Amino acid sequence: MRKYKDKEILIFNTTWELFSERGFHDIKISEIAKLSGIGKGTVYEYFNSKEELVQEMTIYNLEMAHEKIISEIEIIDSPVEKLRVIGQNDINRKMDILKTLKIVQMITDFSKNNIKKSVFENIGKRFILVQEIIEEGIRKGVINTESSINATILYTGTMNNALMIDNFTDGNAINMNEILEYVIGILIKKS
Amino acid sequence: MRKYKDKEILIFNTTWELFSERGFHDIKISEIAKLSGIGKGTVYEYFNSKEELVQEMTIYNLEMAHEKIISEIEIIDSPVEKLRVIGQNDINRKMDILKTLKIVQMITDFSKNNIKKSVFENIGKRFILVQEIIEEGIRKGVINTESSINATILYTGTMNNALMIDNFTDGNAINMNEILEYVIGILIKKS
Amino acid sequence: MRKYKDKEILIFNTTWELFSERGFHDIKISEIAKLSGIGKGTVYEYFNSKEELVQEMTIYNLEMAHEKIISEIEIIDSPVEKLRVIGQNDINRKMDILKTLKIVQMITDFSKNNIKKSVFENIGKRFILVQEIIEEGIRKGVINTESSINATILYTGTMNNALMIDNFTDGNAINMNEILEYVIGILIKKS
Amino acid sequence: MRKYKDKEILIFNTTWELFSERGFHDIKISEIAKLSGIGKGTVYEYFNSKEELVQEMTIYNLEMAHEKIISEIEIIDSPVEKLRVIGQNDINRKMDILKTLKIVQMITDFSKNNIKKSVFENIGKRFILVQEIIEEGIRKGVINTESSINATILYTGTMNNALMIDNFTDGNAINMNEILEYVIGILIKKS
DNA sequence: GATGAATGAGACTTCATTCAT
DNA sequence: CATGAATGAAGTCTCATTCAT
Repeated sequence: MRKYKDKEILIFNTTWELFSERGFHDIKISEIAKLSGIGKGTVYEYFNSKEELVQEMTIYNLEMAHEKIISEIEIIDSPVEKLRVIGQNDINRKMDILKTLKIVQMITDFSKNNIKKSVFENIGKRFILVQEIIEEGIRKGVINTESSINATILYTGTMNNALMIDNFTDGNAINMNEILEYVIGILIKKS
Repeated sequence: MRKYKDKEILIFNTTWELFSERGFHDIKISEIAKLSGIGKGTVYEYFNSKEELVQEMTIYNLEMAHEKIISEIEIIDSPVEKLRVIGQNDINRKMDILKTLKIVQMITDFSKNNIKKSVFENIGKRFILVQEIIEEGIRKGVINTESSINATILYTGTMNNALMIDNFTDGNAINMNEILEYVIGILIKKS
Repeated sequence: MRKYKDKEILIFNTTWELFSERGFHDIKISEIAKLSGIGKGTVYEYFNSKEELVQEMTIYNLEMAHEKIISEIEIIDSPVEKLRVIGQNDINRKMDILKTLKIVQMITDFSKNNIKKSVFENIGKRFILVQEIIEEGIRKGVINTESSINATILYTGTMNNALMIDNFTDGNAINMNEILEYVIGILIKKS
Repeated sequence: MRKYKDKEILIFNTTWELFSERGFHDIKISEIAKLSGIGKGTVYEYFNSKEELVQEMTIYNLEMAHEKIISEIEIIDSPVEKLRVIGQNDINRKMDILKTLKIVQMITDFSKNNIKKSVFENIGKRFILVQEIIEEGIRKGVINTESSINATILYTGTMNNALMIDNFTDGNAINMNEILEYVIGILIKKS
């Protein structure tokens, strides 16, 4: 994880905020600059283009979120509890997850080939983290599944889907915590 | 489902094709027109704006896909088999599903409030279809789950997630049929 | 005055109505057609272009108004009374006069050289009519002015100006009849 | 009168020039920019729309013309001489007056309600100035008229009308100075 | 004659990016 | 380093006009 300058982080945060309600093309550099309290030209001192800014911001956010999760679960022993903490984290950071999903969706539109490998790598990291925990659970005999990769797809897919539906329905249709326990319940070994 | 004119369908199809590789803002009306073999102004004879065109196209595609699924499963008796057919359909129409996910993501960016209710309704239809099948399965004792809504989120989330990962990894990481059976296996009653 | 076909007159009337509230570029042929209850193409059966339509309409209206005035004053003997009738006519047909002024202004924008000489001729007719009445008044000794042309400019300019101001101020600032008498009073011989 | 930036005035002047021969819809922003020696986008740095530009330009020109007149007549004592100076000014600035009349006519087409109150206010200013001079003349006993408002309509209407006819006839039909003296002659007290 | 679907030239406007200060 | 005035490429949308039926 490279060292980020203060102004870079300032710009990341502003941009990230704007993504809550709008998409890539509806966010203007001039707006990012104004909201950041800096000049338009200054943004270009730190990033070569709008596209690069968004990619860097995405990487930054993915890295930060990953480090936070890592630090939270490294003190936990139980693999199941680890999954629960990751899930709780998703629920608490709901909007961040959704924004990330949106941005990832969007970034792939820029044209698959130009995207920094780092974006993909960072997206992958989270998947691998869950998969490793599930494999740990299998080894420890607390998680029961034929395939760790399938279980990972199931876990991450269900959680993301739930977050999206929750957002679509303005939080009226779904009990996120219940969903989390539902998925964990499925992964837990049953004789 | 309203009656669509030939030209509308022509425009829908061209636009849909273009979405394979690009996003809303990277598709030009002039391009849609040229590829459709019609004049730019003609597009505006049928749709008041680019945004309306995309929304109408989305509704059309969701409706068509839904009707196709409905006709395929109505001759099937077993709820589990119905889910299997729906899943197979997703796998076969992989790119269409991904495009739909992308467009829905995008459409919500236009600003949630301006989106035609029909778009939301049509997105919901598929969810409800799966949920009803699951409930049928529960009644018939072939599906075992505490909550039909949770199971629906799990089924659709897992499948969509798998399709996305499959696409990200250019089909090298995942066996879609295996995933489908994996999810169905989870839903099937086990004593 | 050429013979106008029924449909031409129909189109003239619709177009004329639309000019009440809008200008040349804000009136669409499609709108004229729809309001006339005919097809868009039909308009082009009678006029080669929008510009020609407006020119023809202007000529038609100027001709009609002129004939009406002529028939009204030819039975009057007194030149002063003739001016009074012309003025009253202007006041009663206020909006028509204003529309004519607007259209004439506009028509000259099309590019002075393309305007049908007939438009100018017809505009001129009214001026000449007033001038002739004034000259008649001078001969009869009831109108006192050194120059009939100057008096005509004064009469027509004052009346048009009053109508415009009346319209600008939504009829709250001016008593049109008083103005008319005021101008006539000035023209009338005073020893 | 707000402070105008240099670029604004540059744009005003170019636009004003173009209005000599053409109307609102026939003048392109790109043309204004090119003739001004600036970029198209720059125009939009100073004005939000073409319509706003024209309105601002109109206000600017009316303000400038008014200030010029004010400064010219404030050193004059005689009301009649003031009217003469105003009239001479109109004659000398003939094309500007005609352009103003044209633009005002046009602006009211945009839709009466959207026009900046300032446009109307500035149009009114000139009328009021003339009216005040006439009232001054009445008080001083050098102008004889029953109604200052009617006299103002007469003065401004006659002058504007004369300018228009002069322009229509390419200066061949009218002696502007004679007209001015003619109107002034009418206003001057006669025992 | 009548129609209206189709057309495409063309105008406004936006906004990422540059660069002189 | 920071700035923001200036730019112009590019895209949406309009509407007069055409022409096959």
